[in-house]
Amino acid sequence: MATLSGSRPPAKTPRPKLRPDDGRLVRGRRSRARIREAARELFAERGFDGATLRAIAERAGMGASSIYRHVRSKEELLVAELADLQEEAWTRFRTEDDRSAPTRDRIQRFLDLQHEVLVESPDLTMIALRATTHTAARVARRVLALQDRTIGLLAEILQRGRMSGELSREADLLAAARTIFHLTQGSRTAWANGLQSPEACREAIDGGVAVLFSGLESPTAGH
Amino acid sequence: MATLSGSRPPAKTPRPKLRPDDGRLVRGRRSRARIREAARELFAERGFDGATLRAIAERAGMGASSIYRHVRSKEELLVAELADLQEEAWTRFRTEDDRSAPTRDRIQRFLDLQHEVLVESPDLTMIALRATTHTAARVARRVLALQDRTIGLLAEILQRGRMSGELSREADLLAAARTIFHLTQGSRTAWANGLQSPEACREAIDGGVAVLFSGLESPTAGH
DNA sequence: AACGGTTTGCGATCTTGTTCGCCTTCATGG
DNA sequence: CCATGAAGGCGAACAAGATCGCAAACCGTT
Repeated sequence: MATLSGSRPPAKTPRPKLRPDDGRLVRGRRSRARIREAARELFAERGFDGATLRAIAERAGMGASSIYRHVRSKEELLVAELADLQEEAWTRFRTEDDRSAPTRDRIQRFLDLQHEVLVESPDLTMIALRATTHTAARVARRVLALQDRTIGLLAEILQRGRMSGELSREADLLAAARTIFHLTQGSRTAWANGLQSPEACREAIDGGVAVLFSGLESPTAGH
Repeated sequence: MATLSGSRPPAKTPRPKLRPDDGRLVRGRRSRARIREAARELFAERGFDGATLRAIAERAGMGASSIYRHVRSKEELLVAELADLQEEAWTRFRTEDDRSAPTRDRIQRFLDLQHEVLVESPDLTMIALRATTHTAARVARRVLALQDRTIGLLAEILQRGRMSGELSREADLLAAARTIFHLTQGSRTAWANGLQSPEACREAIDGGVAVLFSGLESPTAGH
């Protein structure tokens, strides 16, 4: 269920025996929850850039600087959000996925779910993308990890298609998965900038996937 | 040669006859040039985020606020930079392009040039990408326009490939061009975050393009 | 030469994410 | 039962992009 900040494995380096949660940290956990709730609400109401940290803090019932006891940056709040949504989309896909269906359909379904989830808040996609442009930041790595996970799932689907003989044996499936993912990401950018309706965005993605499946080269041209 | 801010066509709407450049604006033009030079230098020295507006202003010999007489945001300075580089890459391509060469090679060459130009400053790609996440900003539109231009050029190349019979007649070439472009953009993000060498990035792009050309579907499977 | 309008420049100020130093709370251990 | 030390909180302050109102420079016109 992906905890907020870095998870805390019991041992890693000669850590001097981290004190177990003795109940004193309950207050802190509650604060974190309040912060996340306030952030989610305000992001929805005013968008990421419109949601001031001071406003979030106020709604969470604390001073602005206190937030930084629980979160290392404003973006981290949103990335936590995104991670949750992704998780939701993935589990939904896994539960209703028919592994024997045609690969094309499975990919389609995966992208549909992804789209459905992300289309509700342009901010999420956009700010996550923005986060990857702060090359020094921790959040950038986190977002890229999420992307890799998505790409991995796509590759998995394609892999099965190869095994069933639907897909060519020579094709580089990882490259294909990456291509599909980046295509979705890029198409959504145009949509989030108000240049496209969500449907047009979806169609752009589908178009790209279609070409990728059937290939550009003329079947007659003998390579 | 793409002027800095919005170009000034002599007439567009019932503009009350904009006074012609009477030489009074020379000072301004010189200032603009100084700003752009200072910005270019400082971006190269310290990167986009490291280059303070106040520092740029100082090097350009003026106060920080004065910059905003010539530029509407810091990002605009960088986008101007990017536009110039793109223009350079494109003209270089056009001059040395052999329109009768195999489509695959022409695409390859185009991407090579693009890569060569962009690989020198990770900042350019990154900040341009970041700009597209500020959905209200003018620069976002500008960057998206540049992207469209690139996609258009790719589509043009593909178009010729179809006419010569190399490429399938049914394939959606615009979708393909978009896919290629977004693939490059996405791959470069990983590189700019230090997760990949420039070569690995280039290979990732090539891999994606290869799959796109040959297609995923097994040739035996009869659609 | 005086006027009017426009471009350019400047310092003060605002905004907002983030850091800093200090204080309070509180379970633990001597 | 008090010292310890970590977790949480706070207001002040900082950094940097951006805005504002006012002043100077400048040009064509009267």
